[in-house]
Amino acid sequence: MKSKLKVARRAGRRSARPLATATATGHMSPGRPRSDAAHSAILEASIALIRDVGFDAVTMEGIAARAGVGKATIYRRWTSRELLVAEAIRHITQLMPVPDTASTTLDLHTVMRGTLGMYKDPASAALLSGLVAAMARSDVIAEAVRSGFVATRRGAMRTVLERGMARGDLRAELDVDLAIDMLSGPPLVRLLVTGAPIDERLATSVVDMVLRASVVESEKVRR
Amino acid sequence: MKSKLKVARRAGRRSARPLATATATGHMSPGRPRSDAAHSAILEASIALIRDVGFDAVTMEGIAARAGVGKATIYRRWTSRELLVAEAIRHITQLMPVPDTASTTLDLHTVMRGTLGMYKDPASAALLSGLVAAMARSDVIAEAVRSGFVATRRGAMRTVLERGMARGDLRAELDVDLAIDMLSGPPLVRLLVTGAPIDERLATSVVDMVLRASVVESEKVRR
DNA sequence: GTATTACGAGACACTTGCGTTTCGTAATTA
DNA sequence: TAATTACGAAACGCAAGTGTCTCGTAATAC
Repeated sequence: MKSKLKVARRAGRRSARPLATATATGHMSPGRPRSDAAHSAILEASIALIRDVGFDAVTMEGIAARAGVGKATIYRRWTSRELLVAEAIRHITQLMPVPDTASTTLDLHTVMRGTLGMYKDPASAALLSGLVAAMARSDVIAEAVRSGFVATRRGAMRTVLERGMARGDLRAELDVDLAIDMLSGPPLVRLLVTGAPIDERLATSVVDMVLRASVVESEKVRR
Repeated sequence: MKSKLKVARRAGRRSARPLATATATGHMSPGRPRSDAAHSAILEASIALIRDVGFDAVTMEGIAARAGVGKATIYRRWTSRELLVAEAIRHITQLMPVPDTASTTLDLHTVMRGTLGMYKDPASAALLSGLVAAMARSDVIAEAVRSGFVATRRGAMRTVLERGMARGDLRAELDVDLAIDMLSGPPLVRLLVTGAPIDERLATSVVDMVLRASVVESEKVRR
């Protein structure tokens, strides 16, 4: 893993497009430009360490070693571990596709299965609980996780639920935020508290419960 | 706080009933018996520190200082921070009253309000998130929290739900564990992830949602 | 009283991570 | 080519916590 990153960094460096030395006026400062390969390696090493040893055991020395860079290279870019980790989190946040079929039920199942897929993967699950721990310790990190990771996933659920309401599948008075909490709560409880299995069956039954509580009364007979 | 513990310890010591020196045969070992006041002070200091600085920042030196004892007194009793904290958690776990009115709805509201009362108190909330972080780091601690804290609260919910099912208020096929997850999930999501308010309204609407999904169909009209 | 164990306090050597600095080297501008 | 900046590696002094040990004192059994 460490060597893989190193290879990527070295390969990237040859075609590295300097960013940090570009000034506002467009011309370049003299001197060797900062390596964006090193930049990425540091961010990725941070994430890998949160996953492997937990946020509190992540040290600047550990990140440097894992990324294959000197500590000075890190301190040149970030003044604190907090800011570094916050950027690392933004770095891995990716967009989530929002399913759009004719069926609210199917859409919900799809978005739920996608989220639970992450919970089921041990590496991702470890990262998740590491992030939760980090959020409790730092407002900056909490904000980064909320505006990235969390917003993406909750946004997908929100879209599906609101579409269902517009369609008339779900009650007009449904509290969407609460519904999202009820969809995402049980997996979180199992991941962090009870250790109960997080599987396909959970996805199905959680969606089932939420739908049961959310459909308009007249639709209830279709169940 | 520190001084308060100290007073309690000193007062307790005068009438201390030695425990640790009592052997299996009933007679006492010679020498000064271990102070159970110091024992309690150490356990309580551990909990206070988890609450105040988070599990990972809890040190043996910090515990000793806060409890007003020497480090040797701690190491004489526990071989690791993990075991100490696990016992501290068992030490604070208390029984939870299970409401028993004629109404399943009211019982659920009561048990839910009791749980959320803890989430609302900043000190308790900090302790909760500290415990969650500790669980992720140590299996021994996870087991202690699950068999104490968690079992107590989930047990109360289970009793209420199963009584509701026996009464015919709730569907016979209701997945009780899932229902408990859905009751306890949203507060946990808000505490650890979104930071959204945890208030009376949440207790009401969560119970409302779960009941909506759990009542037998014929009862639905009574809503 | 004597022997024995625990007590709080703190010294101890050891380890780990901090953030800085100093190497020799590499990459870029002018 | 000369000037400048970044690079990885490693050493630096510093701070904090580890677990052990040694004080002088306190509390118990015999």
